[in-house]
Amino acid sequence: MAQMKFDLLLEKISAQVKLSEEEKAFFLSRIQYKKIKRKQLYLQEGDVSRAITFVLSGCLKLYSIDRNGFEHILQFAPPGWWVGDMKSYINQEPALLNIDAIYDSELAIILKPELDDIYSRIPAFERFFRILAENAIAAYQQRLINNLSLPAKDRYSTFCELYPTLIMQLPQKMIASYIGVTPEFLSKMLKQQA
Amino acid sequence: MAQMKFDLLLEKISAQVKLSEEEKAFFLSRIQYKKIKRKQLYLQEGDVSRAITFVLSGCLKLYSIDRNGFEHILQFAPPGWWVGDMKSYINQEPALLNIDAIYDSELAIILKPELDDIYSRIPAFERFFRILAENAIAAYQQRLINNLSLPAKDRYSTFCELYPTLIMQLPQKMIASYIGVTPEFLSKMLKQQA
DNA sequence: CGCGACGTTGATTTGCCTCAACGATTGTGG
DNA sequence: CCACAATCGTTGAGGCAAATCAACGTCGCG
Repeated sequence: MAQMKFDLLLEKISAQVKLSEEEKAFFLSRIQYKKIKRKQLYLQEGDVSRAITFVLSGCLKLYSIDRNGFEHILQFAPPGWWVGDMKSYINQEPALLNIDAIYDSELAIILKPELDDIYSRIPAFERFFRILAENAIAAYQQRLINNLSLPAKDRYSTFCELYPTLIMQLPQKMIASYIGVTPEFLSKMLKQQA
Repeated sequence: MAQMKFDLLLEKISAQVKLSEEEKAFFLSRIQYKKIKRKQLYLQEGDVSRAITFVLSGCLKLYSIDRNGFEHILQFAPPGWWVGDMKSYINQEPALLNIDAIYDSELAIILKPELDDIYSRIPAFERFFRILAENAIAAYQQRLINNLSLPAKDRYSTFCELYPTLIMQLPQKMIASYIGVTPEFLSKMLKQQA
């Protein structure tokens, strides 16, 4: 098959489970493609998250807004990553989280009914998403430990080691939001560090 | 079949997926039973987590120890809950987390090779653990949001609403460790609250 | 060109921690 | 069954990490 927009997605899946050509074709027939622009809101707090999303290009962020209007970033989603408000997706209830695009992005979208159908037809997908979910748990466990036990300076270092590419591309204020400090404080921290 | 020690486990699984009697029997033949005493260490940092664990009775805690020797509790596991250091389990690498028993406890244990075997024989288990993992992600997302956006007082209230039973049973210092404050500070907080 | 987003810097405040001391309770070995 | 140690919660004095508020320079973009 010719090079096409979903290649990255198929590659990620094939890295974990084997799919026949028919299975791939069936899967592709059930997913959607979408472009969104920088700063465009993709999931809004209060709406129901009807799909799970894979980032083909660009970058999204998953975040909550607290009662004072401040953003707290839960996850960045560069190409090759999945995003979603899990609670909203699983229970099909209003989301507490928001998703928007940091840069112009291309997405692969799988609606919940479609994915549930895919699960029953192709067991390999059940396995793939189990593995994906387990890895996500491992990442969240680690992140939580860092937040509970490390001071801001060390949380920043950890972020740099874990996502060296993102450091270069993201505005500082977003990194501050991710590691859980104010932009002002991060700025002061970096200054005296050097 | 007569009432037996794994009933709670089968009940939890059956709530999500349907299993035939043979499948149940096969599953039971692959799991282990273990009792551990209060304060007994079950998984030690540095060891490889070879199994996933279900709590039948009692209560475990999953925690890390920081460089100053302080505990940070990631999760409590009362009866009906699963625990594990996911990263260590998935990659079969040394654990960064510890698990021990808060009370005398009974456990159902599934070794990784056994579970991998179960997955290939009974697809329903693949589904069950996918669902379980997805729910865990939802919980971790919520927890992280709380830690990033709420002050200690509100994190405590949230904990009370989420785990009313645990509040009664657990020493205050463990709740402090879970919500991410010192025992002294929690004590003062509760005093002036009333 | 002018506006809005971003990073910076300084002064001040505060939420939470540290250290230390003290009762109350629990549990344990003699 | 008592004595002693260990664990836990409490309280107070003092300190620090990080937040808040405000002002300013710079840049990229419409």
